[in-house]
Amino acid sequence: MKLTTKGRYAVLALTDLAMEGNKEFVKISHIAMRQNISSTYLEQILLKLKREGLIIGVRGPNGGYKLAARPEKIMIADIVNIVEGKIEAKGCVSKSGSCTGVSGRCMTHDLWDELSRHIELFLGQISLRDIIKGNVLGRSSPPRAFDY
Amino acid sequence: MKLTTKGRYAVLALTDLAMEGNKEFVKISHIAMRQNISSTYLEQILLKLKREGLIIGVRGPNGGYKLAARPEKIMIADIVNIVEGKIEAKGCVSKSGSCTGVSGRCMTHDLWDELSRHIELFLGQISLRDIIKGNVLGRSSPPRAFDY
DNA sequence: CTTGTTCTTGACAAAAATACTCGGAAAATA
DNA sequence: TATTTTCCGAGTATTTTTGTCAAGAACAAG
Repeated sequence: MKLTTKGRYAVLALTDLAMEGNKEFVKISHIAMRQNISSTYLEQILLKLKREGLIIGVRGPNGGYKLAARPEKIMIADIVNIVEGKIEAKGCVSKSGSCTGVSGRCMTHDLWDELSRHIELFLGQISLRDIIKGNVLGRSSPPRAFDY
Repeated sequence: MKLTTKGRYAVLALTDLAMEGNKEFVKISHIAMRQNISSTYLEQILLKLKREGLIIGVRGPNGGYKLAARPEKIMIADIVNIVEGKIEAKGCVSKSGSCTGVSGRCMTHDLWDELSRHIELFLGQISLRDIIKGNVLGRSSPPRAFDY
C-alpha cells in the first residue's frame, strides 16, 4: 500500500469540495489556498479524479470543480486508488512475476495480500461525509482471531 | 504507514528463521539464498532487529542468527516498526509541525491517524507462528460502522 | 469575436527516499 | 594464527516523489 502526499492532497481537496456544498463550481486556486497545496500540483491530481468521473470540471469564468456524487457516496478508497496507482499486491508480484523468484509465492505472500484487503476494507467504508461529520475516530478494528 | 522491501525482507527473514526451528544459528547467506535477497542488504536489516533484541546474533564459525523468542511471541508489527522507522502520522505531522500550516490539524488528520491504528492492530495481532501455520487468510476485517 | 479564465497536456527537474554496495573491524572457532 | 561470520559506518546508484513551467485548447461572458 502506498500513501503519499498525492493521496492525501486528493482526499483533502475532495473534502474541501464536499464542505463547499455542491452548488457552485470551486476553483483550483481556492482549494489550493485554503488547504495550502501547490495549485499546479493539485491541478494534475484533480485531473485524474475528473477523468475517472469522481468530480466534474467546467472551464471558463465561474468554472471549477464539483463532486460528481453526494459525499456519502464517495469513499476514500475510490479516491486513493485513483491517484496512487492501485493498492497493488506490490509486496510480491512486482518484480519477475513471482514472489521470490524461486517458487510461485513467497511465505509472506498471504500476509501482504490480507493486509491490503484490511486497508481496502477500511478506506472503502469511510466516505467524504464521514470525514466532514467527524465520524472517523475509533472506527479501526483488529483482525479476526484465529480459532485453534 | 510505510511498507517497503525492507519491511518485507525483514518479515521474510524472520519467518525463515522461525521455520528452521531454533536449535542452530542460521547464517545470513543461507537466508539470503533461500529467500532470494541480497545478502549484504539483509545484513543491515538483521542488524537493526538484533539491536532491538528481536533476534540474537553470534559471530564466527557456526555463528549466525536465531530468534530471541518463540514465534508466537513475535508479532509482525514489532518487526515492521523496527525496520521501517516508525509508523509515523507522516500523513500530517511531517512538515512544519502542523497539518496544513494554517490551523492546528487538517481535516483529514483523524482519517490517517485512524488508518495507522487499523494497520497496527492488524499487524500487531499476527505472529510469525501464524505465518508458518498459514493462519492469515481471511482475517482482515472492516472498520466499525458508525451509528447514526 | 474578443478577452479572460480555466482546463489540459506533456516535458522537465530538484529533492528525497529506497535499495543496495563496499571495505574493514571484531569476535569466535579451530 | 587463519578462517569464518557477524558487526559497523560510509558511500552510491536508482527510483519515486513532488513539484515547476510553458504552451495550447476550450469555454463563458460581454
